[in-house]
Amino acid sequence: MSYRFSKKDKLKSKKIIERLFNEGQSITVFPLRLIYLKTPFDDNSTLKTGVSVSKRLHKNAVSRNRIKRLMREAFRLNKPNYFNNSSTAYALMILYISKDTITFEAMDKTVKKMLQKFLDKTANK
RNA sequence: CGAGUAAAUCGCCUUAUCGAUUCUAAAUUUAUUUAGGGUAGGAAAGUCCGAACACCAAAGUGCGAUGCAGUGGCUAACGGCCAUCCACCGUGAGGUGAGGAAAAGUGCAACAGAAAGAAUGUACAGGUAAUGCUGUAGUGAAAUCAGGUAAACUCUGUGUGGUGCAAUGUCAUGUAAACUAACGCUUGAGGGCUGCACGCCCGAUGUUAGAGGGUAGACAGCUAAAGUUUACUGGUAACAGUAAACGUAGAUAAAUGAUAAGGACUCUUUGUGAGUACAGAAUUCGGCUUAUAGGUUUACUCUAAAU
RNA sequence: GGCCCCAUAGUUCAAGGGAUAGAACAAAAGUUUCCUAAACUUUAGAUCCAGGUUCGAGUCCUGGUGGGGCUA
Repeated sequence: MSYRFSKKDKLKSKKIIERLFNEGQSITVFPLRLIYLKTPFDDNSTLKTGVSVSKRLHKNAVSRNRIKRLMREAFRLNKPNYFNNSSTAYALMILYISKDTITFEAMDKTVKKMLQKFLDKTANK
């Protein structure tokens, strides 16, 4: 798995997203929350990820966009270290649940922490 | 020099590394790789007007509803823009103005006041044959005059059919031309998303309702456009015409980014400091309105001083 | 994205352009009670914001802010 994060690595299907929110499990590492669900995909990819920021917490489109970009970037740079040899398919959704803005440094740290927690939890099963 | 007025314009830059999206070309493979190019604004915002475009089988008439309002022009169109008259504000450069009609009709005017459109009255003065006949005072935002008020109804002129790209068309997936009820088959059930009426059109493998099944995806629409810049000509101007050059985002849980270094500018408690506005395309244009750190340019006005 | 609607005390609602914006519940203080509740008396509290029209705007007009609904 590489540092790339292209169209097919993004979570797009409305159907899966709906199932994800209804049935998925979550891990919270403030100010992020990860929702995940074990599910197969039609195109045989093992991981699809989406990011989201609530319009209620961030009314301004510029700051909303910025947070989403930071989340995507941090996930992109860290994902090879955690998902390199995973065989089961997961759908992930990362939510930002704080009202404040954030720097890339803090985002990077939080994403690392969150993914480690995710690995621990899923490996135990 | 200082204080202003009007208009125009910019609104962080460079390099490196790692990415996103899209177009073109080539290669293999039929979804990837390689190379090259494009990739946020002046408001992309609010959705307040006007259009293009699409559908409503035709898109028609009347009533209703509603927008606009000195005069003339510009424009595809407009509630926009330009010019100009008038009124008000400012010493001035300039600014602001929903600025048609009260002699068609209906309504409204708290408190005060004799009296608010019905009629008449206090004090003083003047005047008459006589009388609120006249003036002043007094009340009030407004006081007798063809009164005021139309961002009250209304009238006049003029414009508007409705719905909006989640429009609309094609394909894929899935099944069910199934089931129940009502109505109806040319003597017409019902429908055509419109406030109402008329007219018109569709209509039998029919329509409506109930209960239920499937999809929530792809492609087209989608970006070359009433286009931008420069020069010349016409016009006071908005703008129009001609010529040349340019070829200018197209995503869909939604790309246009992240990090590092250097520079620029501003503030400053002078330090290896802090900060760099408002803000993110969603069918596309023309406007309006609102938000906006700071900088630059042009024209003009006023005050003081000097000449 | 598009199309609509609403905004008045802490809450739910009133108010033909005209006095000091009204009512109920809630709140606070007091009376009563050994204390609480109930009851009674009293008090405080609001027109989302900024302009305009008007002699005078909660009401009419314009712009903004916030909240809600519909739409394959």
